[in-house]
Amino acid sequence: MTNGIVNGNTSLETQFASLGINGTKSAYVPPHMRNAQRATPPPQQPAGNGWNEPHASPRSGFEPLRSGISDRGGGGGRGGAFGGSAFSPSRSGTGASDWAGRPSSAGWTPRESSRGDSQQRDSSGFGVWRNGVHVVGPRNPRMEKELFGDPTDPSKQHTGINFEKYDDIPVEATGAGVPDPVIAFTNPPLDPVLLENIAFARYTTPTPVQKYSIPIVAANRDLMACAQTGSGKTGGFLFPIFSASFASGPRAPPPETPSMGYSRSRKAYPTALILAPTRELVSQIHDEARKFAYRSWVRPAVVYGGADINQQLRQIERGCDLLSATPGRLVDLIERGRISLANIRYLVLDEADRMLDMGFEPQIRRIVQGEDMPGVEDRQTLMFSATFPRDIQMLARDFLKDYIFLSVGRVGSTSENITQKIEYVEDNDKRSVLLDILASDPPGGLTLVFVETKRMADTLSDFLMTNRLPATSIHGDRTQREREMALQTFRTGRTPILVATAVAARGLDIPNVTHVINYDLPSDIDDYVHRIGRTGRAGNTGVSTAFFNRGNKNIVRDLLELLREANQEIPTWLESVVQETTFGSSFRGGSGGGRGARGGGGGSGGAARGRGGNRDYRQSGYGGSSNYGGGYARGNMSYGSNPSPSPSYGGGGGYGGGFGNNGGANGGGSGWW
DNA sequence: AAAAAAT
Repeated sequence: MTNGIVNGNTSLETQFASLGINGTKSAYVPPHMRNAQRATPPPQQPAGNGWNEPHASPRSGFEPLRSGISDRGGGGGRGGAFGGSAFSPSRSGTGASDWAGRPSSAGWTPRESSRGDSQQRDSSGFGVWRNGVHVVGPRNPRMEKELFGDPTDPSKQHTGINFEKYDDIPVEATGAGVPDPVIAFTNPPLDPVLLENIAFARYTTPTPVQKYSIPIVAANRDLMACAQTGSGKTGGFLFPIFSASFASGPRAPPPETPSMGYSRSRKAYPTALILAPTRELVSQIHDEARKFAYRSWVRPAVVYGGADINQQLRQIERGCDLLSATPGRLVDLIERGRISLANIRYLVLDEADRMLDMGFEPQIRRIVQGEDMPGVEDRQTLMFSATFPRDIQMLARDFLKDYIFLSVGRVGSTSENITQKIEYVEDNDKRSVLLDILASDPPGGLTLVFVETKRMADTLSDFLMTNRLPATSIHGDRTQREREMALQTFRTGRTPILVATAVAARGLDIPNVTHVINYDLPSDIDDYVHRIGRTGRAGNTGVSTAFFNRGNKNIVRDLLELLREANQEIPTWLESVVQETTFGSSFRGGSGGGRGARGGGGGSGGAARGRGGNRDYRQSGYGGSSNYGGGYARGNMSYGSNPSPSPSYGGGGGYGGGFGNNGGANGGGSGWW
């Protein structure tokens, strides 16, 4: 209660408050569907339109939609799988009115002149790339309202961002030739169209990660960034990618696959690919992307499992330049021959550590290395990860070239934005303690309750509802629609209590979460960090409460370390548990070891906490035993002028060089050697 | 052990 609520309801403190899963979702009409009902004459593109023409034509503003119009126009439809990204065609046919209401737009010359047919479709809001020029679409008030919200709509406002705190977030950029950070959204280096969209979205000042990532990406450099979503990293990669795309247009498509002859390929050739671990996350990214693509030639698309694939196929056909995807569905679509990665110019791996935790590595490697994606030298790759454990370093080694390493201080825990409380609660007492806590929470905020199992999520939310508390739940066994609905009612405050499993632990940006309760503590400290990071976002403050009992010994050591690091109050009983654990039977490892078997054979391994976990391991000077040490020491990963590092992996060192300032050995369990 | 993710 100390600082749980900073600005009350008006404080939408997250950088990207719009999850897009909002009240408009079922009414959402995909951009390409709007006003697209009128048949339009075939494209008038001159034959010699250049390499970009085949790319641009299928979904440029005035072009006929190849498919999916009539069968989608019926209104209602399936209502989409979830989110604003679900493309549920709720508006039926005949959008003639839109054309009438279309504002005259400066700088836009409708193409009547070039097409000899005055029948236009309202393309306002969409631009095209034609003849090597970015033809920016006219403004579209209705679309603006949908994308950017009403200025009075609190769920889309970003005015509550606590910028003072933002400036306290430490950022460290290392590597060869780090460009100077920008201090504002300005024309060079950002494209003017993007700047307008940023303004529409009411983002006024770049966050620390954006200040660095914008010039880094603009300088065509690869990037490895340790940052979390609340740091504004979505904009951190979307801004520079959009900006560059606006300026340079689509990439030259590959020569048509021989077997296809002249038949029109139904394959999409996205220019940018963003991979993220959960459906909600890609949806969230996509909804941001839609904002910044406004009026441009870039058509964002999104694919993920659990939703109707045919619908997604149709969406892709209408344009797929910047694709946000979960790995499984993307692989599926690649196998079906509907998506080619041959045109990829930008690759983003978001929440990379999480994706590896979830066992996506084979699919990711297949997507990046086993398909037709351009090689590391021929694309720009940006990796984002909250931590930088060894397996992520391996990925960075394979996917990135001479990258710049960006470490953004944790917005939450270590910057003391979150008041962390640990309470000793036996399992049997958890329910009643929870009720007490909920009763004493100040109204107006959102409370996120984490449990370990899907079943517990159901049980607990039922229990809360039985006690007349407005709760709902989200977990992987619920249908996509239910997940969606749960998030929506939570966000809007209709059910200000959300019981969640790990599905909601990372990345999701839900504004105004004032309290995170770890009803069940995770066994991995990284999960803990991510969970509490759902509050205190974007520089604001939040409260976290964890129920601890003897079943949570496995995390106690890391937890204590984290609390110390974050200058949190540490209950004395917790210290004694640590003593017990360290010198008791479960003691393992020598010098300060006892990190335990947590690292296991694979998984997140020791995503080191604090300083250790997000350092540029290429740097010498973090001490011989510094993070992840030599395990796969990368010989001379080029600082200075060596442009082509010749890494020598596997050499020397050895894993277990300690985890950052944990100072201890990895202890058992890594099974590395 | 559990969770997430393609069907």
